[in-house]
Amino acid sequence: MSDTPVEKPVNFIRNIIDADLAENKHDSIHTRFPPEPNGYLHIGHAKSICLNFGLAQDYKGQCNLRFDDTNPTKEDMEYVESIKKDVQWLGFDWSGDICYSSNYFDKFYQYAMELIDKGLAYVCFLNAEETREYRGTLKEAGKNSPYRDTTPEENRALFEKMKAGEFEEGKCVLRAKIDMASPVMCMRDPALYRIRFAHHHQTGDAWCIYPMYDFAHCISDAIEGITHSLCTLEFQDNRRLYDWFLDHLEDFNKPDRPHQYEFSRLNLEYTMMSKRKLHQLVDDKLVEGWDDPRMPTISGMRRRGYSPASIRDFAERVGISKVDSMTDMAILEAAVRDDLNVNAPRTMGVIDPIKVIIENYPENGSIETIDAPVHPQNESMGTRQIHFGREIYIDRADFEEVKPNKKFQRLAIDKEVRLRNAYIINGTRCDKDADGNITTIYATYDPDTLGKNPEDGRKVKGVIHFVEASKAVPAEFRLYDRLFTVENPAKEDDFEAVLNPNSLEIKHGFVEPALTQATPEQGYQFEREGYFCRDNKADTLVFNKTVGLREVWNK
RNA sequence: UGGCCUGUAGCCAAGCGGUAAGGCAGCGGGUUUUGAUCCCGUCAUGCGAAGGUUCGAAUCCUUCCAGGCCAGCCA
Repeated sequence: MSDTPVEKPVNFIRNIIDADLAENKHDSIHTRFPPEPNGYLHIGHAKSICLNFGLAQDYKGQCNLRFDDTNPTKEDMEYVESIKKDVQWLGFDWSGDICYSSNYFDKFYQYAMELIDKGLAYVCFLNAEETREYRGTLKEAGKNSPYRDTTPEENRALFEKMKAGEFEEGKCVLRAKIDMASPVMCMRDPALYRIRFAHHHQTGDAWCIYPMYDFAHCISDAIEGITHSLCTLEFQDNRRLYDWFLDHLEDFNKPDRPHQYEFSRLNLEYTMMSKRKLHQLVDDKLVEGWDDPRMPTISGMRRRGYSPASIRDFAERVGISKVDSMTDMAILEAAVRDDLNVNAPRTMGVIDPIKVIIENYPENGSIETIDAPVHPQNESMGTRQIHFGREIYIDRADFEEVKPNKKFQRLAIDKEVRLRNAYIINGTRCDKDADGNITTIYATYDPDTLGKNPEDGRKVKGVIHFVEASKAVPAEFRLYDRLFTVENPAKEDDFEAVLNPNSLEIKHGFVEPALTQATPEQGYQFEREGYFCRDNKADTLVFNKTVGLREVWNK
């Protein structure tokens, strides 16, 4: 091992941090991951988690986990628990205690008062529709609210009444007084506070006014001493407001205050990252739940068999930039395969079984035990015991009655094949049912080919996997395909119409006996089939297919 | 002539005036008891387009084209 740290790929945010540190703008960096607890985290959040926590690690700084909980009508404790679990599972730890924007509700209120006193905020009684009309359009300036010139004294009293619950929901809002003609829409006197008589998962019924994102976020960052506030591209306009609030609040208008930088969110082919739409899939029961292995959620990917390391590696491979991009699924799959290829124990599972009777094997019911490597490229992983006998199962796809072409490397009548970790067999004949489906295959084996090639020098090209019949353990296999049939389902008017009807295929087959001990999240390679892990919910033996092996030969 | 942002290979992405990194995918070959892995080789006379500045431009300037985001009392 060398002690030079692994070089992380450069990106524009690292360049900014390097420059800030070089100028002594900050002594060290402090980032934050600020999810709203209104749904489960997905692979797009994982990108942000890896960025924020990863930066803190690499620069020996800090990273907070902060729940951005300013809208009690959409949030729930179920989500805060799942988010904590997912962040830890990904391998990250937050600095200090978990933060909540709601921790700062008192302070937000005081800062709102400061703006009111400075004549920079006012209570507006325009209703939602009127507010929209007054806002103008992208090309036309808005017009001032009739409540815009209320005195600070009156606004102070009005805002106190709002807090005291003396106005009904929707009656009024607190607004910043900025510029109704600004070309940046969010600067046209944005709302700071709205009235919501809603129970909050952290503050209970203490408040009936709740701050808006733009007001709360920058102040939360400033309070926590965040240096680099990283968010996605759609917040680029909001940066104007972010800076405006910090400019006008005495506590924060200082050189070392936080700055917001935006990077592009992750888009992955054949799936989507919209929390609202993922919510809909769950609510409409089109998937099993947030942790359905077909979902791009962290909990779904965990159940599917993705390791934390593979997700971190994926985040590193796609990088950070400001380009609105669509990432190829192959990059994700390559990341898991690279991890599992090194770390997954090898085993054999027959997904679509068909029985093979070895005609020249003793009929006395004896079976033999063979030591097979757990990993052919890594002896230190040891060996496991497999079995061989007169009756075995192979996969239906590994037999053709008549060898179809020269390239065919599997079993056929009068064609030899190597049984992985065991003997060479030769197909002799097969039984069929009335419909012509093959029911049993008969073969002979060469007893002198265990662990070695035939002495007579003949070459046997193909290798197929098998499980000895009497020791085989029944198992269910769940094979997954992309959730959607189109590259960018989020663009569809009705994304549910474009769901892949074949995204889940269930098969019943057999595995090696040792797999009854398999635990969820331990990835296995079923040789020649792909990577699987035991399902973390099923009571019986169920294996979820994480990803297949690369297959270049039939493309 | 509303504002902001972005265009480098099929996909992701470095590059910041000195002559196009890397990964994924692809292609060709070698090893192999997984059609896997591994190994070797190959893959942009070109950086959205056109002009210009310069000894020299993906990098600077001008114009144009394409795409994304913004009109929640959501985040």
